[in-house]
Amino acid sequence: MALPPFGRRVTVHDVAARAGVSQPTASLVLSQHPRARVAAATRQRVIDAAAELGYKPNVVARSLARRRSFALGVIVPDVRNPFVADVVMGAERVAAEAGYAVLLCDQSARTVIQHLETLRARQIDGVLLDAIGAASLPTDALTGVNVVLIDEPSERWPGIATDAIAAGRLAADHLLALGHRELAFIGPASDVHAFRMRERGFVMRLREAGIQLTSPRLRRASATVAGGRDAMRQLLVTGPRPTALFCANDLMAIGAMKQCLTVGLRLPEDISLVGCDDIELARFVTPELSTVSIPARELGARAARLLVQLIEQTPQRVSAARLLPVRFVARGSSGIAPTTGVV
Amino acid sequence: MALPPFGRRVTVHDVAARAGVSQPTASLVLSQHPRARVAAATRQRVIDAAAELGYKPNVVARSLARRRSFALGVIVPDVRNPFVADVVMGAERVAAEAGYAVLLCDQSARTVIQHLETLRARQIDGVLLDAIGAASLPTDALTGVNVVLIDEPSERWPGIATDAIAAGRLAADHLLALGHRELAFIGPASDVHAFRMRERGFVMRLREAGIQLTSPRLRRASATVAGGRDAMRQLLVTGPRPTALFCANDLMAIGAMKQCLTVGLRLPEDISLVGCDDIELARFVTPELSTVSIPARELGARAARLLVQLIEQTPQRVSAARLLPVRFVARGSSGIAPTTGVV
DNA sequence: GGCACTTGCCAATACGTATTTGCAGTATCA
DNA sequence: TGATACTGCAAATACGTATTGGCAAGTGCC
Repeated sequence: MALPPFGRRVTVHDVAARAGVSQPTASLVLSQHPRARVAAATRQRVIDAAAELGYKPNVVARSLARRRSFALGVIVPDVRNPFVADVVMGAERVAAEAGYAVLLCDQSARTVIQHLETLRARQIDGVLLDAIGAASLPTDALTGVNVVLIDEPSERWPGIATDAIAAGRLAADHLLALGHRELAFIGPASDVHAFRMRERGFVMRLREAGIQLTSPRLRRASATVAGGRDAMRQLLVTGPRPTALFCANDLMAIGAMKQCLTVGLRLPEDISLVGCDDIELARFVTPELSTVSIPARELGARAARLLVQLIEQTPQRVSAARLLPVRFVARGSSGIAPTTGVV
Repeated sequence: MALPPFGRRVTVHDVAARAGVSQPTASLVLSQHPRARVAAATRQRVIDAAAELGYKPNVVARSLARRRSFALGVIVPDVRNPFVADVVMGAERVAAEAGYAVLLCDQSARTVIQHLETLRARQIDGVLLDAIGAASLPTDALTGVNVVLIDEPSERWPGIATDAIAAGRLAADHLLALGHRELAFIGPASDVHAFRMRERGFVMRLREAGIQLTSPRLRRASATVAGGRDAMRQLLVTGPRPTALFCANDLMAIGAMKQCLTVGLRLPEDISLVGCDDIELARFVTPELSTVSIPARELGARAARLLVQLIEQTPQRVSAARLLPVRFVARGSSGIAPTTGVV
């Protein structure tokens, strides 16, 4: 019973000594090389010794030797956005399942480039980039790194995205079907693909219906509740009020809703509102928010799974679908267009 | 110009070679030991060489040699809770500032014990444990680890907490001042200290006012919006309806509010509602949520700062305060008690 | 000019695991 | 029975950085 000194962690050397083999042999057994040529009896002795000593491999040493860290970086614009948090959560579950740790990188803490530098210094195995504008994609900083883009389709890097065009079209379909003709859109100023496409799908569908969205009815603000409120405030004081509004995400929609209620507009009688994402809270505001449901957790999970496949060179099996479908959820914030002026 | 082969990262050896010194000397200069005895000229040569080659230290190798990883684990119950996300964000900023990476560990992905195991295997320098019940504190798994508890005061481990008793008392003060006598509380079933103390402060203050909270008016559910809604539904069907309600966090309060509005109660005329946390959304529901403001980001930031101090053995300077103050924010969800039955 | 002392650097080693190579010993076959 | 192939293991080395100990050269002192 040659237990290692108290307080020191058990290493392969300890295991090897106890099993009466050399360190490399112990390492061979414990690193699970299935093709390793080790006699069954020896293998068992090593395994037993490891179990008795409670051996846990030192991941840092392993990382150095293998030149990989078994960790993924997840770079997000803002964890405080519930949609983003959901993506992160989906990714973390899959990562943990596959034996990877998750390094959280919020863009509020550092720039993307800075995050990538520190991740690289840590021998990160791969990076998940969520909702980063194509223009701010640091091409150089990404060379030689396994990357999966979330919601930012690209020729150059693999990714998982949601059908953002469809999201915009669905919102438009819904509002058109309710008879709305005076429409508006609120979205962030960023060049994040998903947001741009939601807008494009919306605008396209309206154009098909013969409706042109003029610039005062296309407003930009930060992708937060406060941003939505501010944009709505602007919208309400410039020109004739639209009867329906589509917001690029639910947070903005909730902000816009708040502003409407504050100035005494009734939803959906005076104005209809549609969001996008279907965060949990969409069902808990009053009126409940009509929105386009985006599978956030699934998005994160798929992206992580794809990244792990890239890292481990696993032949791609099932998850060929790189464009997740979205669906419309009608709730109380949208209704039939007011007939004012028509009657 | 002896540049290292393409594709290989620049190491200290390369820098040393270029500067014409030995590897240890280069290492001595680059690891920033200020007391290192190196001639100024030599030091400069090394620094220049490093700059010219674009040397970035390999954190993994450094971690192995120094037996620390320059990374912090942050274990949270659920990132999707906006309050938690805010704590995480505060912690990440400070960590990044101090040169530490953040390993995000959500309890939905693995148990606390499992997370601690993998963190330990990664030679983590310290762990932030957020809102973990004292009972589920894995004493053994924490030995030999730098730990800072968030919102869970303990004799045994350092921590940063918010004044949860005060939070409960402030909510009670407010509702009592408005004339309410029929009160209720909704909180999670967990034994998380902050939640228990919010309840205790509330109950204590009511008792001082001669009001006893009976068990049907003390309801438990999960600490989510859906939980708040369900608890409220129960509350409304059992016994006479209270005129005011305090919820252990804003999410539950928003859920409760939703349920009230759904069954046609008016806020604050029929029932007053007070939450706790002051998440951003509290100002965007209708009516706006009266709540106790808890400095979430500050909480995370302080905790991270304390943890870094523990790790680096920095003499504790400023941040002696381990109990952050809270303050009440009156908004539209609470109002004067209805006079029904008194008149 | 010899002594003690300091300065500036390098050689050697450590951190814990993985991988490559090579050497015995045994089995296989002619 | 000798050559050949194979099996099972250990010796040596690598990964990139940090640290310790020691040696030479330089400084100050009497």
